[in-house]
Amino acid sequence: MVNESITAIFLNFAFLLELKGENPFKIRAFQNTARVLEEQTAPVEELVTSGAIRSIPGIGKGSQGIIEEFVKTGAVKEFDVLVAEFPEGMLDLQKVRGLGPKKIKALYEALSIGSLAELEYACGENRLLDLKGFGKKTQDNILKSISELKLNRGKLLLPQAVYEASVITDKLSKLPGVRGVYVVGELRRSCELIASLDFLLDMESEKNPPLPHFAEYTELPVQVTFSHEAECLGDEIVRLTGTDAFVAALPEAKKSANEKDFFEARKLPFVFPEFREAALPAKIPELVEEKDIRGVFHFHTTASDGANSLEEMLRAAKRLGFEYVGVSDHSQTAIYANGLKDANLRVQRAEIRTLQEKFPEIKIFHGIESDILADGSLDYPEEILAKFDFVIASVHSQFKMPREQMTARICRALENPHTTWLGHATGRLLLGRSGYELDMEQVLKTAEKCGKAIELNANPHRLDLDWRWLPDAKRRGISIGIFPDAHSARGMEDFRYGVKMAQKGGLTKQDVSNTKSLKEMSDWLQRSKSV
DNA sequence: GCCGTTTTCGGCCCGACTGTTTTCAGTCG
Repeated sequence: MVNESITAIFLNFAFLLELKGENPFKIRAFQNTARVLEEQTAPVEELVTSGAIRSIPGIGKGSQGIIEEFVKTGAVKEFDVLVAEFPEGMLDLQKVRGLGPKKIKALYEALSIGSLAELEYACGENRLLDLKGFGKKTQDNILKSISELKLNRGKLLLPQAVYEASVITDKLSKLPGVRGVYVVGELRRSCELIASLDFLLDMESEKNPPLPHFAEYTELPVQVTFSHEAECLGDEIVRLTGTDAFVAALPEAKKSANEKDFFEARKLPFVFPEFREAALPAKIPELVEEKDIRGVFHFHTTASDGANSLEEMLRAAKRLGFEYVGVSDHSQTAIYANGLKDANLRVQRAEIRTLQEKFPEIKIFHGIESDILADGSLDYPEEILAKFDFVIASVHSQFKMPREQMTARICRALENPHTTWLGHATGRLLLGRSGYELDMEQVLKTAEKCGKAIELNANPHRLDLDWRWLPDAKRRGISIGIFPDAHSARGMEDFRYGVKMAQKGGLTKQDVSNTKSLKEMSDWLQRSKSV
């Protein structure tokens, strides 16, 4: 997480320099440094101590100094001085959709707006209307975005919450008299957004130690419960893990010292915390697990907008024990992501042939993440589409279509015989933007009718399809692909978040496309192409 | 600030979309 902290410093540094009207190329250099740091698989401490930091393209002397200072002292003086020149809430303004540095600069200089609250107030007073470059629509959009931000205030994405909880767990476990620390609540259930961190402490005696000052480690509220009776620890863990609906529907039984006994006492199999969002169904499904995943299909390489080469991605896949992978870079219309033209595809195909010999233990499928164009067609002519082993069809542009039009667009893509999976079905970015307007039921119906599969995008920013739709998809027999949408070797591991969501949605191994054996997968891809 | 050289200075990234405009600036992916 130190990587994330230093990345954020460079981005904010660039932002504040832009507000000051500094050299745009210096600004871009800092943004570039942030991007490069984001792509590093190794922790920055390691890069600094090993000296590797000196040979990373894009990171020069200046950035190096800043990074080293941060690793050594945990802060960057020059940055802190810069931050102090602006109102405290200045950085928050970046979160408002439609506001970039230029507009924020205008708001700050003309109206002294330096926080979300001030911005909201100024909108309420119609004070933005007179500003050059602003109008009624901009003001309305700002207000809308601020109200969304308020809704999400104080929530964290799953990975960051996991990290902060691990730091706190470490602190708690060192307190006197603590026998064990248990993470409970929504984090234990792996909810996609976390609003509070909950812990249960197993204590040796009745005496409770003073708790650490949590604000140092997290901005989330922290709830700590002490348990003094070891013989009913299992009951406590289950109760605090929740949900209330799940717990309330369980039969009564004798007290249990651990969770395993708790379920045994009720003649139940162990229920994954992820699957405790509601009362247990009569028939408890055997949920899919990480070890069932035999390969992944959605990831990008340096050929489009990925940070690592195909070879590096394959090495990551090998480390994860995958039997097959499907590379899917962006298609030609995705200019911003350096989408692949026909000539690039041929190069990639040749590269795959070479690498396949080098990595005989992993079967490489060649596919594409094809943009779904505005009219619902895919991004290549028929003869090119026919060459892919698989196609993930995703919407990447024109998010603001009316609901009916967007639904028709996506359904048309599902009806295309070349489509294998529908990618990130709603386009949402958690804590960022809500998905496009869509009739999901109609989309699922169409997928069922056309025998198409749907992706559960496991990138923790997306987790899309939302797990709440999974039972419906399962009922319709729609195969779900749990894919990382990785843009770096490190990102390959994100498939794990997808597995957690699949568990929340009650999916079994059979419901998930990429639990198939290599043989089954090859056959299935062949068959699905001929539908 | 970074890079790369025809090595110490000059160049550094694209296109669609939106909402403002009346010809374009800013944002975003």
